[in-house]
Parts: sequence; structure tokens; C-alpha cells
Amino acid sequence: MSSLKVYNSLTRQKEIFTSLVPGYVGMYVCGPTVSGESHLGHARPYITFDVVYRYLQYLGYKIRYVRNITDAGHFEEEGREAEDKISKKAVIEKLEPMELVQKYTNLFHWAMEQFNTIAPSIEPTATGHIVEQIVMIEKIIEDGYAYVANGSVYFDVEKYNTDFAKKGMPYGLLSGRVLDDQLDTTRELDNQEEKKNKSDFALWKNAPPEHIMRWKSPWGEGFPGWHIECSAMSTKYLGEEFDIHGGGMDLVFPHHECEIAQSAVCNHKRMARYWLHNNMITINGRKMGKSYNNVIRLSEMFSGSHPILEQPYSPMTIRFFILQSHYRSTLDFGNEALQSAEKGLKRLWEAYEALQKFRVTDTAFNEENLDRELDDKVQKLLAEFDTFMNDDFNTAKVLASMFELVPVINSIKDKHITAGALTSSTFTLLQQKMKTFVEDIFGLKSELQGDYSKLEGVIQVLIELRKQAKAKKDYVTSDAIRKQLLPLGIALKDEKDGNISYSLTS
RNA sequence: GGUCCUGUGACCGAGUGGCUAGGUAGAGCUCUGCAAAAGCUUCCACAGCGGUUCGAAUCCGCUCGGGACCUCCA
Repeated sequence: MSSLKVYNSLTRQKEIFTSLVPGYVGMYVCGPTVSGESHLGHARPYITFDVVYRYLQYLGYKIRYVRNITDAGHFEEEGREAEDKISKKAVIEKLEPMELVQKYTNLFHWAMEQFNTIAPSIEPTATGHIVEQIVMIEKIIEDGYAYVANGSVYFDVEKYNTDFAKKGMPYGLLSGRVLDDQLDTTRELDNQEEKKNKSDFALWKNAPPEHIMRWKSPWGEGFPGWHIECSAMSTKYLGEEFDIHGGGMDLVFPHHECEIAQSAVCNHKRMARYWLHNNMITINGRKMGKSYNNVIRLSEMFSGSHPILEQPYSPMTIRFFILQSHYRSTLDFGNEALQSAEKGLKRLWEAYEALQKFRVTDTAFNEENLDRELDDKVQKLLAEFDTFMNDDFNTAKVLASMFELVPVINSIKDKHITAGALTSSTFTLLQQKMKTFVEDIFGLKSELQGDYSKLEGVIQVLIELRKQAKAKKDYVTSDAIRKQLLPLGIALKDEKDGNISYSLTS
């Protein structure tokens, strides 16, 4: 079998993945800032890395997946006073900062559950690791790569760049930036006069009196800078050097660049070996984001309550939609695209469920029925699942292969293909492999909720009545039963063999 | 302005220089009391202009268009 290759942002090429410790993988993914409700854009990284996580498990790795919750307020510079955005909003909403943070954390967890993502192994919060961050900052100061100014601490980017460039780790390595080119392009920021250079970034910010979120530190009361939490928590839970660091492409600079610098000073290591970045979801070609005023919250997606939405879109539809593209490409949102995804998923899922219901004995395999060509084709398509996933997690191609199997499955079900056209081993492999990839790796699931056992009994009664009506050629009655069930989400289908099957939609 | 990415058929989207991915929609057919579903068949592409090559959607150059980052950001 081919080995896993991943695109490493650091080297800008695909590399064969090997873990630092054989059999084990450490993965850190930048989590959400819980100062507001999650939007469609958030779905991309967490679904992408959920699949990465699941696939690595499939490959047999024992993996520790760390994803932080940023619940300590970072400061904003909207041309005004530096302000904790979390505490700012809390005042408006008359909520305690932690109450607000808890609310949005809960909403985030709810959305992630809807998407059927597996919870990370550790989900550390920034506020729960203030001590670790302070310790790290102290170390950076000791080593001479940070300085204190008016109760704030800044990272000395110039000095870092000068010293670490010699070690092959200049500042800007990940994002492809050259520090000297940057000096003029940095925008005017608050408290700029405190910094030695514009490119320096805050490790610790002095809290103004009105600031609600604040902690005691050697430099006075304040709060941590934007980047230090990830360095501190990744070191704590994954070690000084670990395998994978993931996040959205918009975090490459400055966030990840700063993480690398902080960790390099403290640990003298290169932090993460593979940097994986997902691309953005766009809407009308534009990134979804607060600043563009085009945010669709996940709760709005699920309920269809946003003016731009023609209908609600279920979590699985969105998950499938995301899986249909490659994670490093932009993905353009649109009603038409989502509706296509919804229908495609339905077709795939129904074929999948039908497949799982088969017993191998149903196929009645024997030499006469064997269709060698078809058998080879199925085997080839199944083998491609692994090949494509190994090629930087190309879920789009795997889905394409799955859709080539759908007509085969449906043809067996509808008896267009002779039972037993496939060898029983191929058929078993088809069932197993589809189950593994559809459910275990892609994380797709049925969206029917609750207990349908009673309803199923009721439907069987109606089906029986309809059968009797049909036998008497009483089509008025039989059509009425079918027609009235449809708006209730129960679709009856007359099968070839005279049976009536049904499918439920939520 | 700097750095980088990108432009594929009605829409979304994959794509290793040679084998017209796939999904949805459209058209036709089969099955069917009708319907739905399913199956089969089918139409519609590689922004433009040059270049390299036996051969380019894929490599190179230019032009035009879109986007990301340089500020919190998934």
C-alpha cells in the first residue's frame, strides 16, 4: 500500500508522513475564539481535521488530538483603545465574561456534535493555562528575546530573526515573508510607541482598569497576548516537538509564525514538523468573515433562517459538501451547490444502507454468474480509497470512486446485475470498505433521530393496506396512502418484486 | 504597495503532460397501473494570447479577471 503523503505548508510540498514516535501522532489544531457563535467558516477546519484524525486512526496510529478553546480576550485595535473583545461584549450583554465564554463554548460543542466530529483528546482553554503562559514568557525574557514596557511584554522579532536565521529558522519561514520587507507594510497599531519595532508582537498585555479579564503577573495585572497560548499548551500536552499542527490558512501569518518563534526560543526546537492548513469557505467568491459582514452562523444553516438561504441545510449535507472538495482549495458556498450536495449525499447514503443490508448469501455467488470485469472494477475502485486518502487526504476523489460504486450496488439491489456477479470476497470487501470509509473515516451518519420502531410498525400496517388496495386495483386508495405519507417524510416505493419499501426523511 | 494562491462545462468540484473525474441540473430511453426511485445513454469545459513539446486543462511567458495574507480571523 502507498504511504501517506501530506502537503506541508512549511516546505510547500507533499511529503511522506512519518511520526516522531513510531505508532503515535501528536496533532494540535487551533480552535475557536469563543467570543461569538460559530459560523459556516468554522465548519471547514474542524471537519477537515476530524477526517485527518479519523484517517490516522484508521492507519493504526494512536493519536493525541489537542484543540484549544481561546477564551481569554485578545485585544482589538479598531483605532481605539485596546480592549478585550470578550469583556467588551460582556458589558453590552450584561453577562459575566466567563458566562459568555461558556455560552459560546457550549454552542460550539453543540455544532461539532451535529457534524459528528470526534471530540479532541484534550481541549485546553487559554484561561486554564495562564500560569504556563507566564512561565513561558519569563523564559523568553530571560533568554533576551522579549522586553517589558509599561506592564506589557513584547517579543523582539528582529533579535529573534537575526539569531535564528543562522540556525535556519528566520522569522517568516512558514509564511514566506522576509522581515526586512515587512517593516513598512505593518499597519499603525495601538501602543506602537511601546514596541522597539513594529513587527514585535505582544506576549502579555497590561490591562487597563476597565478591563474585566485580568490576571496577576510579574509585570502587573494583564492578560496574555494572542499567540502564546498555543505555544504553551502544545508544549505542555504534545511536547517540545510534535507531528502535526493544523488550522485555517488565515492563521499562517501572523499567528503560526509567532507560535514558531516563541516555541523556538523556549524549546530550541522547530515545534511542529508538518503544518497543515485548510483553505477558506467563500460566499460569492469572498471569504466568510466578520469584517465582510457575510457570516452565516451554523445555527442559521441548520434552521435555514438566514436571508441568503433558500432552505435549511443539515449538518451532514454540510459535512458532505466540504468533503466533496479538497481541503486546500477554496470552497464556494451557494444554495445550488448545497442542494446538489444534499441530493448527492442522499443517493450515496441510500445505496450505502442498501449495501449493508445484504447478506453475502443473498448474492448466491457461483462461477457461472461471475462477471470478472465488474469484479476487477469494484476491487480497483475500493483500492483507490486508500490511494486517494494517502495523497494528502483527497476526499473528493474517494467520493468520486464511491459514486462509481453506487450504480453497481443499486443494480445488484434492483437485480439489473445478476446476483453473484461479484465473488463473495469482493462483495464482503465492498461492504466492509464502504462502512469503514463512509462512517468511520468520513464520519457520515443517518440524520434520523429518535426511536422509529413504533413508526415503522405503523408504516408496515399502511403498506399492507396499500398492497391489498393495489391487488384489488383500487388505485384511488393506494395512491391516497402514498400521497398523504409523502409530506410526512415517508416515501413509499414500489419495488420490482411487488414489495413496497419506504424511506424516511427528517 | 509587498507576499502568495487562483480562473475547469448551467452550478459545485477533482485533475499525475497523452486515457473527455465525480456530484447536481438538462435531454432521451428502460422499468412502472401511475409515481418516485433506480438503471442505461447523452449534451455542455478547461479565461485570452503566445511559447516549449510528437502531444498541454496540466510546464513557461504575457494580458485580463477573482481571491487570501500583510489587522482579530477557521
